Amino acid sequence: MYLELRHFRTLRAIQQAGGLARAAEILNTTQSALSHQVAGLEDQVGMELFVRRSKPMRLSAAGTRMLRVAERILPEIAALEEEFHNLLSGKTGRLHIAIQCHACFDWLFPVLELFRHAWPEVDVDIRAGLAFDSFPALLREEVDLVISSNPEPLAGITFHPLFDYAPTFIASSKNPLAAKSMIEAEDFRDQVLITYPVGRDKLDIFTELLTEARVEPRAQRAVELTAVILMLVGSDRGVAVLPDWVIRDVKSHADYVTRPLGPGVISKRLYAATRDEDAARPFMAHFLRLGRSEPVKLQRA
Amino acid sequence: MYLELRHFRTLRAIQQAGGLARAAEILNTTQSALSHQVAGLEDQVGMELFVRRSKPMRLSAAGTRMLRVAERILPEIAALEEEFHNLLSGKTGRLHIAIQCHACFDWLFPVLELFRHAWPEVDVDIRAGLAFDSFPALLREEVDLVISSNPEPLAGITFHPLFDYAPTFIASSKNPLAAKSMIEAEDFRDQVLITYPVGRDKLDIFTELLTEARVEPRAQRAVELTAVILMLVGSDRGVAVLPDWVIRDVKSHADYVTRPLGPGVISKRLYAATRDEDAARPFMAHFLRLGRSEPVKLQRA
DNA sequence: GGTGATCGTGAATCCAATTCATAATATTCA
DNA sequence: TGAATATTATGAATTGGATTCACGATCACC
Repeated sequence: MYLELRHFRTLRAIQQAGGLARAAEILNTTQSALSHQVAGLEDQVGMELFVRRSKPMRLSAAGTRMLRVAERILPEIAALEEEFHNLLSGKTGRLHIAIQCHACFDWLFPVLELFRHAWPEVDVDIRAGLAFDSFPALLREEVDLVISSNPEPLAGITFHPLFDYAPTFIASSKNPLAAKSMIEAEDFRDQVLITYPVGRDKLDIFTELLTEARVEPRAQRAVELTAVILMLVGSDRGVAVLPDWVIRDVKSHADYVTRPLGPGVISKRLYAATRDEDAARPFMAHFLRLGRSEPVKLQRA
Repeated sequence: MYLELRHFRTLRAIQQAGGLARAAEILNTTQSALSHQVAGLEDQVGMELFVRRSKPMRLSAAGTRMLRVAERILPEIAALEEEFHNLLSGKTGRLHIAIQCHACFDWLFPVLELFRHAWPEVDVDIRAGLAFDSFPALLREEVDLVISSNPEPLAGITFHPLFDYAPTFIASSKNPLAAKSMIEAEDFRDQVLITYPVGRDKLDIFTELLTEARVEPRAQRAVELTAVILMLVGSDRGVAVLPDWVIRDVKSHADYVTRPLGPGVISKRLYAATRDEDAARPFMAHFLRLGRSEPVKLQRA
């Protein structure tokens, strides 16, 4: 039995129009076509779907059942088409974000909060997929945007600069390093370094300082949550390097000291990576705009 | 945008199989066909439904949405096909009953109660459609069975005898007619006759007695419910003629008298009318069997 | 019992989907 | 890296099912 949407559409049209001829007009076809089609359909299912004893033909019991299905299914199709139209016109879409930098939650949430209101139809999600390779996932459309501070020249991917930040050293005020006004690579040699559980190539402290200087900290400890890192640092179980926007919350706290890294001004730039073709989509452009301006505002607040 | 079920099936198959070639096997077609089909579909919707950067092609965001619809719709289609199979094999069906005789509720309910258990998949309903013409409705498949005591030779309709009953006179024991042992047509001339609100051609008392004798009762009052008729009769507001199975309940009651009609034994036969082709269907045959045996048992009980 | 509306039929036609053969491209593994 | 394998794309030819056209049959309604 090979049912097709055509059959359901015809059924509904005949029901609505109350006859083949009028149904044919609705469907932009001929009465004969429908007659043939219905006959074929009835062959398929092996039953009469219509009663022909009275002249404007009416649905039979079986036909009524099929109509019921038609009236459940066809609106779904219509909704899907509507959705596609919206996708094309840019009203709706999907914004699944992968963040390489764990701490980005801090500014991403407020940004998404704003975004949601402007684009309620867009399906927003954050995938903290630190485990998987973000850029291939981006190309495969598993995600639609990657927050990263390590732009790589990749075909099909565009990197949009968001804002700059300074990876900043933070330690307990009891830590000996609190005495220094600037922290250098060598200072980490006898420290326990607390980081997010990601590869060293994605940790600022390594890419910007330690790797080049070939300095290995006494120990490295991987911790998921920013709040936990701060807690551990506060009780001098280790030191950490975090973006300045995270530091802001504890800067004035007596338990902590924060120090710039050096020598030289170390500054990093955060990027949002999208597929080339997506960058122009209205909601995406809007998100990028928010991603540039809002975090800066937050920083000042 | 002209979506067809084919497209949804293809989408699902590709997703399940994880590739065109394997999907083609599932669908009993060729890889090329699917490639063309997908290309055509993407033209239709104006978007890529798949991402081809990696080789086993994956669904895009839009494709995922369409798949979601596919997975809601296709099971519905499958269920419908299943339902049709059951209809064909006779496991399921519809039994919408129209009753011309109002009093039939009395025996019909117990019968339907039994029937329900044997055929839980059959959609049972009673349409007390005294208003509409039952036999045309039967032919139009608005109902599937008509309970009637007036068989007419109609093309396409078969009348199955159920059981015999005697239209019986009932009156208050205070009524003068209580003195008579048999009630004749002339006796109604100065009586108020209480009947169901249907045409005289469907009322036994007229078809069997009064019409032929050209006797008009003093007045006729139409009442819907059997219980109300009995109540009115009990307080001598009128007399009635009801099937014996209704009478049974009040026969031994002191307020009422019941008398046979005459002269001669007046007996009627109740029929179940079905469309010719339906009579052979298993559940219908079962219902007819129950309709013949059960009321007789009830009568004796 | 005409008259108009409605549905069915069969042959011809058309179009869209499939097939076949092959190219293009990606993936894997030595 | 290069050969082998797997996967998708393409284009022309073919097929087959759906539609059209023209007509006949039937029903409904004055």
